[in-house]
Amino acid sequence: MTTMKDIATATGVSISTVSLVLNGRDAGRVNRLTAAQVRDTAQRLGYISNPLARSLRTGRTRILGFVSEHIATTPFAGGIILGAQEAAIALGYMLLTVNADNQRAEADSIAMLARYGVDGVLYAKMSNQYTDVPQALVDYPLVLVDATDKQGRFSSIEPDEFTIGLDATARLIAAGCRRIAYIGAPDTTFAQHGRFAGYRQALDNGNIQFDDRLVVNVDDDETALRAVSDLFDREHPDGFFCFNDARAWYVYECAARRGLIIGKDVSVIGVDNHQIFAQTLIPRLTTVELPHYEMGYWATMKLVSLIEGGVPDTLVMPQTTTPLPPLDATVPAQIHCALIEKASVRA
Amino acid sequence: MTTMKDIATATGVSISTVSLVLNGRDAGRVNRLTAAQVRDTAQRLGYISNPLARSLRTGRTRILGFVSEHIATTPFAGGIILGAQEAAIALGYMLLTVNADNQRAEADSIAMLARYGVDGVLYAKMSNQYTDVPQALVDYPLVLVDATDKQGRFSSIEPDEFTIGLDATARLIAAGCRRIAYIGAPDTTFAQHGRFAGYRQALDNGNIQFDDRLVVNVDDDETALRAVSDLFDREHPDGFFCFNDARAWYVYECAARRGLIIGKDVSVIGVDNHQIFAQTLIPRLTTVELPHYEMGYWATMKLVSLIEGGVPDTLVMPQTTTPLPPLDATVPAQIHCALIEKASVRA
DNA sequence: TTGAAAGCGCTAACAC
DNA sequence: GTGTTAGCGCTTTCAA
Repeated sequence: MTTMKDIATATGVSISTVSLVLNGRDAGRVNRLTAAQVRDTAQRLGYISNPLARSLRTGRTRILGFVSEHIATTPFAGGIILGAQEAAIALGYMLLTVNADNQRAEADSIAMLARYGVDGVLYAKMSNQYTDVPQALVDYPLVLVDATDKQGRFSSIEPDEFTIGLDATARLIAAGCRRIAYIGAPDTTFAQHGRFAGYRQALDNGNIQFDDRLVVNVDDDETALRAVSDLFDREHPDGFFCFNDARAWYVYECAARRGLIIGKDVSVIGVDNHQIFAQTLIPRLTTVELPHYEMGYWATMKLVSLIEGGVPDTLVMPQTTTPLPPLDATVPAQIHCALIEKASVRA
Repeated sequence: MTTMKDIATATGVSISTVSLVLNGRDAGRVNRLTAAQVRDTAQRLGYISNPLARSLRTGRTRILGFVSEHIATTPFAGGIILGAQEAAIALGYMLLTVNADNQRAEADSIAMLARYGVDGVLYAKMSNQYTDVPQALVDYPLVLVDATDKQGRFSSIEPDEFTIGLDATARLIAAGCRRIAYIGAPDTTFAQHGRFAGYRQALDNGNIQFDDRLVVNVDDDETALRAVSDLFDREHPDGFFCFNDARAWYVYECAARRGLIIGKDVSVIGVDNHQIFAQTLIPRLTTVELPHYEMGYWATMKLVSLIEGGVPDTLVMPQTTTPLPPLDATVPAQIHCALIEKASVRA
């Protein structure tokens, strides 16, 4: 393993000079030629810096903790991690992903982060909800991902639930639907409020009278299928906005049993919470993909800017979503979902 | 932050003594009383060891790299990570999960692992397949997860594909099925061979004549639905073994369109590769859950034993799978899938 | 049974 | 412009 010492002796300069050069702090302090030579031998010797040694000295580790329940058991957390990881790497940080499935795991994980001296923490939930940040984390720079701080102390990056409902419903209207059902979740579900409000707003915008007989808010269990089935036969909707993929599934099944083709006889838009539809290649459902990758990316940039006081503007979030295809009830598509940032009260 | 120095001064001993005690290397070298005092102050001062400093000194980091494509974009990788993480923590290691979605990401990730000086590497694939281990990794202690080393140089932990096919088919037979279809994948798919062989063996065992008209090996695209549909109408199978969840979906859809109830009119067992069925609460499919958690756990123990030369026997893999419920065509269930370990040739 | 001292690779204050 | 020096927190000889 090549160290700065090796480079120093090989080049015939001191270690400090090497350190200065290799950290890019040589502007006007080190001779241009010397600097070039140092960089040259570093290259030649295949030097890679030792972040442990640096951290020991500086007290900063350039490691970010990623704390998440269901980190691993649910698929969609993955997109967040991926985005966070890529942003972290782009900014010269590492991501230490730890599990917080339960109280004990969370405590263990947080202890681990403390041992490794992370510079900041991303705290992610498996779906947007009011969240209590563990006491052991409140002293770290911290950003919530897909969650809202109950006490408003920390910033968070979340999907724009209202816009999700608005866009999806508007799209159904634009596709010619007039009797649009809302298959929602219980009121205790955080995202339900925003999405439902968006749904109603879109109806208003489209001059369609809201009809509460077209709304069912179902739990994710056996009763759901019956409720959706009843709605089907009672109201004969021509379009469905589904709170998530599990609910879209019920619509899918009901339609199949009635010989109806989705995307032809009825239009269905579901929020693809678990990315199930994206993975099974069901070709007929229109889905709203939650911008997990972008959430992770943005949250990480936010966190690093908290830590360092600003990140370079040159770092823009890569576009991973495709532009909207033309509107047509028979054409499935993915809808890009917007993000919002809630600033922390104390920020 | 409390350091060993703090403890030393507070107790009135030297740092070396503190180090000895706190690392449990004080048997017969340090006075029992002194040792107790040291432990006491450590406790009182809330000492947590600094792994960075230790690593700098020892040259070993107790960090394991977890390299995976689709680390984040597919759900089922999650189970592996979770298992690996818990095993790692139990053994006093950290897991550094990095992404290898593409060549560039993989190269970057591996460079990252090198910088952080990982003690070993887990190399995981998104589904069992012949795999080339990147040249940059061959010098690390390394274990493959859900993958087979093309050159037989490394050990691997994989699902027992043959047993999956055998058990699932045997179960269908035990449930009374006689015309059992095999909805498989193209021959290029690694797991296809073992599962198909298991299917045939189970038929043999049950004295059922193999009939190749009951077999379709489909790609995961639009043609698949038609192929399954044809099979349905042509052969009228009473049972289905599906290579994975995507294929089970096609059967599910075909059945729905024919008014057939799964678990009543036809029996379907699918390998729940993407854990889709586990998550959508479809109540009627029997699934074979791939033991992702166990794979991750076992692979990590294997890796650590490679690094350290043996792990304590006391560390057993936690049981996460439920025992088999009684056989009955109308009762959905999960089947526990066995693991196998392929020893490396050079081991 | 204990302590002094060297050093892992690096940074940063300060001298020259 | 460049080098000297003192550590970051820890482990590990070696001497006492």
